[in-house]
Amino acid sequence: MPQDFTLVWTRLAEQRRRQALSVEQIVAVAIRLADAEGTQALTMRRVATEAGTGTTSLYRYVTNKDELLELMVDAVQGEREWPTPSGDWRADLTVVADGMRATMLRHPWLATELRSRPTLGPNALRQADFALAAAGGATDDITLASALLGTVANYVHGAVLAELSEREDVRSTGMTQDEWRSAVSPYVREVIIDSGNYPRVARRIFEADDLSHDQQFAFGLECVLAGIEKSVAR
Amino acid sequence: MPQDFTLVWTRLAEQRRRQALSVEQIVAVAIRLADAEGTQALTMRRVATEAGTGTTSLYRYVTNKDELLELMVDAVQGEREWPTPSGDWRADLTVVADGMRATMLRHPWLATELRSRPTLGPNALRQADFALAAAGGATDDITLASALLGTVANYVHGAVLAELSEREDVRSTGMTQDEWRSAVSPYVREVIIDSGNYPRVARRIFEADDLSHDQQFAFGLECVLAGIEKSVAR
DNA sequence: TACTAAGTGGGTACAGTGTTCCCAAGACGG
DNA sequence: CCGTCTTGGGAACACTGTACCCACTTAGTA
Repeated sequence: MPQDFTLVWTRLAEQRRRQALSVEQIVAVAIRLADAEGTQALTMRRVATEAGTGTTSLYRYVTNKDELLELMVDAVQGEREWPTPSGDWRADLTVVADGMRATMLRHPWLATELRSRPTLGPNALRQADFALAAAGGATDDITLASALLGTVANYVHGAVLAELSEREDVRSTGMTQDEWRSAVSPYVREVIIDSGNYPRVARRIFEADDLSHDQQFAFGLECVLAGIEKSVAR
Repeated sequence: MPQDFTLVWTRLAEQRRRQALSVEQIVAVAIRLADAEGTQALTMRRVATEAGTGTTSLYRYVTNKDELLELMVDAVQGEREWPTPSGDWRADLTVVADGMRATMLRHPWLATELRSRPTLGPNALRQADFALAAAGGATDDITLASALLGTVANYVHGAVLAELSEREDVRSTGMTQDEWRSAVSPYVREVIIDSGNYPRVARRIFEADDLSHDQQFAFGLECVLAGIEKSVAR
């Protein structure tokens, strides 16, 4: 356990002698780069080049690549303005969920970079505060409120991850979903359909309609909220 | 769009001339390594050493590290035996959810490695078939069944990710959750509590009880299932 | 049985990665 | 105006995935 443990956020407040750059600039550059070209393009060298500085100079502003990512995560969560809670907890939690999803979709690297230990940055805290306010509309029991908020957050996280990794697959394989399906269809026909080993998978492939991601997300969120309503009404 | 596109699973069936190793052995070694030392220790060189072979020899069995991961994902999903669906869809979906969670907890790298395009390996297909059977107990509409299954899967994925990344944080920082809390408590006191900017976060920190991961997971799953029940009963 | 072709194991090498170590140059307090 | 501290940033290191190549073993054929 390191004794010289200092949080990023305290160090941010300290002002420094001179600055050719600022942490904010670096973070902004990194976000722009990751948005445009994905996580794999986010190297310290690329960030430095994009920021017009030397690679190792970045380490004057940021101790780690991990720390840079932590700053990026918080910065991005500050893009959204949260309204004052309406008091209708279902509507408020929907705002939270939609907002989280929108942010993660806008910054495709965010979902995979989210860690559990709550980011203690100002923006993440503001979001957490609004989310807790929304959940607080459903119950006064703060333990229950934070449990049900966790449920919503977990669902949103999982749903967005599924949505994003489909996108990511399209990018990495260079095939759209339909192209991929037709490419694997001979294998699918032989192994899944003709073998008869996976009857419901087969039926699913043939008969199920594809919901759009919006529909799938809304359906799942509706389930979660309905379940919460029931567990709160007790 | 590559024309020479061949699935891993077809290539696996082809038998080869001689084999000092087998794909199965390599995959098993890789899984053991990743389980024990985490994703960051999973390098081709380590796998090769552990398997007692040269690094580049692995590429005779596996075209990519990504492909190795895909094989690992499927292999791990074959550890669990699925029962025959009981017909009680709530119980069956609970079995699915608990099983997915248990597998992901046993292999901490799995959750972050899951991709959306369904793994077409035999084990993943068997799991999907059971899961669809479970969901099919709730409704005959296959589109609805697969939507609600997706909701469960998304929730489970998100919940386990939260659970795992907490563990991962403990490993990477070398501090337990409690140690970390007391380490950041001065900052928390100043920025969150005393500033008064985040009243519900403050209240949460002081008053909320910590649910165990089992409790949190069960609570969330209960919400999801209750919501599904309502959306199906319509 | 001898020869050829193909497939296998694996060393070397390369382009990149995050990060540490240094040093020169500039900014600040006295 | 000087000495000290802080910056910017180049060189270098340990490490990654993997393409290329070569010697060698095997399988099939003459």
